[in-house]
Amino acid sequence: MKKPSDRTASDTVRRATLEDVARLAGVSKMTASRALRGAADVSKTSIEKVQVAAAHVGYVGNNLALSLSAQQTNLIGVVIPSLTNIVFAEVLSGVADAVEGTGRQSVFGVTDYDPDKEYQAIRNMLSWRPAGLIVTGLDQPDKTRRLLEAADIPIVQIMDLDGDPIDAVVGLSQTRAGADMALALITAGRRKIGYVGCSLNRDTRAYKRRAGFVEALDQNGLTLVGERCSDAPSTAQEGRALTADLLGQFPDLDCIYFSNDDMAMGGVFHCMSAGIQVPDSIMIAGFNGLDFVDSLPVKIATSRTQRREIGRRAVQIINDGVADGVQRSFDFPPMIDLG
Amino acid sequence: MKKPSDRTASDTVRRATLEDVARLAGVSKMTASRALRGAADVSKTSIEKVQVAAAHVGYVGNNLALSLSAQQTNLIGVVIPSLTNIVFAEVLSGVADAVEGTGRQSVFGVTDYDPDKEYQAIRNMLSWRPAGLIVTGLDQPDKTRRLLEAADIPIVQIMDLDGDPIDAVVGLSQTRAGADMALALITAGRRKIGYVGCSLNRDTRAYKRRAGFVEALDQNGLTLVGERCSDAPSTAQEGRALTADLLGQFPDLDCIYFSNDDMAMGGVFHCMSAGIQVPDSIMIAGFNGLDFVDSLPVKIATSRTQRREIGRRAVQIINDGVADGVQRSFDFPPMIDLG
DNA sequence: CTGAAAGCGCTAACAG
DNA sequence: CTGTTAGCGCTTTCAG
Repeated sequence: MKKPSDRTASDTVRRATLEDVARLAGVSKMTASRALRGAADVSKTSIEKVQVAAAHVGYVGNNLALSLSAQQTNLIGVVIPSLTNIVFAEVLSGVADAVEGTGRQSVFGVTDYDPDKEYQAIRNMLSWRPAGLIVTGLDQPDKTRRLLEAADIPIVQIMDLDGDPIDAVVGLSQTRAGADMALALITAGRRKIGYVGCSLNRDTRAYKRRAGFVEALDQNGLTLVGERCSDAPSTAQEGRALTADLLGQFPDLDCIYFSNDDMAMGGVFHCMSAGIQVPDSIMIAGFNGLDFVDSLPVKIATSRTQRREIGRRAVQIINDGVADGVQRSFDFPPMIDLG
Repeated sequence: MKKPSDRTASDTVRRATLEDVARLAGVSKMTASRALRGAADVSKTSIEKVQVAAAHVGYVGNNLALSLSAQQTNLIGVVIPSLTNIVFAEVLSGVADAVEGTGRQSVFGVTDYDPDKEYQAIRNMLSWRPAGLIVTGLDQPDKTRRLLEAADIPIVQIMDLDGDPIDAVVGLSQTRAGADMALALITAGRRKIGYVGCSLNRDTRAYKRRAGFVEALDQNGLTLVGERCSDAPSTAQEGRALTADLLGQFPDLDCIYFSNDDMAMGGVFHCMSAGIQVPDSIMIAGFNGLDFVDSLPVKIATSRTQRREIGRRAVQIINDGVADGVQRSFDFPPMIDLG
């Protein structure tokens, strides 16, 4: 174990501070600080000396001290329910895009669709004093909502539009998305329609899509012939199993609406294995418009959502600040593609 | 604009500090601090008063001040090349698992397989003084490597084992994984083997798998009959297109090794559309063992990697600290499944 | 059981 | 152009 007195310039026991750099360069902390930040009014010689010194000790600034001093951080917090759902990964990707080059940095928290974890995640984020927060959905419990309202930073709720926003919103009406798909399928001549979904009790957006879908059916004198739901995370596996089960009971369905594309993929695989023609004997409809949809050997319907764009716009809103009169609500309606 | 003097307890112009809470509770900052942290030796009355005050103003501690003061953070940095590749999302998922309940928090950075962005991401992370860093791969450029070596915190390199580690490593030999798959396919009787991959110039792990694969073929007197590679990100779409192209030139291939399962999925879809029997006339082999592989209507080969487990173990290593003599290298070899 | 003082590393504001 | 002072919000001493 090295003692402090053993330290040398290239030592790594303790990260070099600005003071170390300054001393080595033979200037004051302030001059070093200014030189490193490229401020005007610093002599060429000082800049040079400081840069050499900084490089020599491998100086990396301390953002904790910087942010504490500046009373603000460059952090943008993003709270999403899941990472294994590629949709949210793509939202993050859009966030990363938009953040690039702005000097801001994004920080993520995952909730697993658990309101308690969501509360904790948001609290954690807030304790780092981010410049803004992006959270998924509009249905936070009161406790969480109060926390967000008291935060005094821009809050952007994404992926949903049905509800009462805290501050800004970027997303789509999930209810309408479900309804629109129902209408499209009815228009395409389908009448014996089933539903397959996962974790509707936790995923309020999937729940809203189903609700919108069912209501639109109702308005057209139809009802769901049958449905299968489970609490498992949505995967192709689960979609396949539930589809097999549903079709076992209702073999004459001519259409199934799935809670998303992953589930729908499983449905497609079941049909292919069982020799059921898609879409001739049965139409498969998913949600999101994920990449693989276009390369499937059969055509399925889907609602193409603008996930990256939503992430990008959310960041923009935060970067633009809270100027009055600026639009705080953005609709990115999905485009329906029947395949 | 409110002036400071307008502030009330429930005001949100400026987040409440410990001092605000203390004043409201009629105790000193220290007593408030101790009460909030559940320290021993605080009177019941004080605890109560402080908690009420904290709740009243919606107090959220300031982690910047806390960490600066404590000279350490609860942060674990994770630097990955991509989020839209579900594999890394699953690694993060494992990280999140392992972090849960430890009081630590994970922070992610994404590099897009770009060494410059990787350097920046790591520097950014380091400026927050994390307790440890998890980075992907063993092939960082010298500059980045020096940065990591000087950081004086546990560094865990994940997903690869072929190379010279900086500190700790958790992963698998990509070269060996490729070789093992080659041997398995040869053993299964395949001889006319092709390859389809994406972004091998950036994804060094995919590159290593291909290299190991080719070398194993060579040792068995075989060579790749043909291959198709592109610089695009790996998707089912891309896999499908490249497969179509490759089979156009070499229709008599009896096997294709893909850079990963996503690409392989595209290959499967092409074969199904083109009426090519899988695996009878052609075997399809991917990598990772993603969920959907098991629900595909045809059987494909894959190497099942232990992604979550790798993420978990990486966190463990950091949490366990740098005790001497502790194992710093962990092999999680994938299991080959021929379908 | 409680409080006052000092300091974490940095920068804004003010002097030279 | 350069340096000094003060302070960001918290905790760790050290005294009561």
